[in-house]
Amino acid sequence: MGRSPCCDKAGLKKGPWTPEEDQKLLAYIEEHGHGSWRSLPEKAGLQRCGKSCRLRWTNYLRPDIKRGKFTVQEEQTIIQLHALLGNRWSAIATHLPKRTDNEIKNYWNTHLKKRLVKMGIDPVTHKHKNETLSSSTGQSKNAATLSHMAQWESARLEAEARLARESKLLHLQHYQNNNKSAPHCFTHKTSTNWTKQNEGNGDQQLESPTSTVTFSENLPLMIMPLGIPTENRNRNSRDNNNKSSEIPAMIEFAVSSSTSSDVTLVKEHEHDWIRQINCPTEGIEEGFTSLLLGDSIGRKNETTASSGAGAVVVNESEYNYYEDNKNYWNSILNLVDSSPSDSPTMF
DNA sequence: AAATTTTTCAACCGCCCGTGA
DNA sequence: CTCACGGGCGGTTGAAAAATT
Repeated sequence: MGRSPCCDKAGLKKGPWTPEEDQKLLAYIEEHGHGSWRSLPEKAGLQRCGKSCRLRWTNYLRPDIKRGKFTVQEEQTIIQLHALLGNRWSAIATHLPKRTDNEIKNYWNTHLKKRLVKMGIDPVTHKHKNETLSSSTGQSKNAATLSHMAQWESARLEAEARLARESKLLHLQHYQNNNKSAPHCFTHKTSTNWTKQNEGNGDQQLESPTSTVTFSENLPLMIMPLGIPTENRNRNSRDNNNKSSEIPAMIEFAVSSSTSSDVTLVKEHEHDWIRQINCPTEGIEEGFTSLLLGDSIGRKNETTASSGAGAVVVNESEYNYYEDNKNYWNSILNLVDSSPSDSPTMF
């Protein structure tokens, strides 16, 4: 079916916004809320399409936006979440509340991606170049284990993100019930995706990442990197967010996993490992920072990244794939464990 | 100081999904 | 069930700014 363009292009302005236009948009939304974006430009006296207005608002004019340089902490968060979620910028943005997905995407493309490449890490898979050399050894199984865990943590992470957004939605409904207009921060991006997630049997339905688990004869368990687009992966986060039909597949996998000796082994290992990373460990972040954020000194000397979850060897002459990867995912999962909201336990 | 190249990032584009008529 | 609409998302573009020659 053909789709009409979002706006009649004739006579509509494009390109950079002027301060006057910003002022008009701001004033209108402050007084009326954005309502229907399609009809907003006319009401607000703007020669723009609704989409353009929405973009300007969500990426620039919203009052709850933090601008300026990204902190090291934010950089870490982005890298770690990208390793888990891939290019799902909106999902990543839910963990950086004052940053927009567009800003994060730009920052990734212009700064972080290059930095990883420089360090010999594939920004898509978050794996070191050397990894492919060890693919036929037992190390790949360990890597798969870690990736498998990352997969599960990804599901948990998304559930957290959704809970956070649902919470915002509740705020919004609260305002609407009281015939108040909601603050601006509640009027964007939260309005459509979450409303029906908990319908039906009343169970909390968890967002699931598209399962990319595949089996091969040689490897009992192989996880395809989240960052790599495949036919099985949907195009964007919405696809993952909203297709609850994918969740049973995930659960099914979990159930069948428990009956498979190979995977049971994996899961036992996994629990041990998770217990290990749940212990308070100092220095993981520091280790991660030196590993990923360009601390060249950290790569020259053997560095103990953490006292508990395994030291990472970053000696250039003796690169240890397994330990390095373990620390990498350790750091990612550590981030998830320390995420601000009280998350539902998946295991 | 001027010209050229590179980087940054705001904005656009096209696609997709949910919703409701 | 079909279709149109509204809106969200990720990829891409291109003008402006910064860096380099």
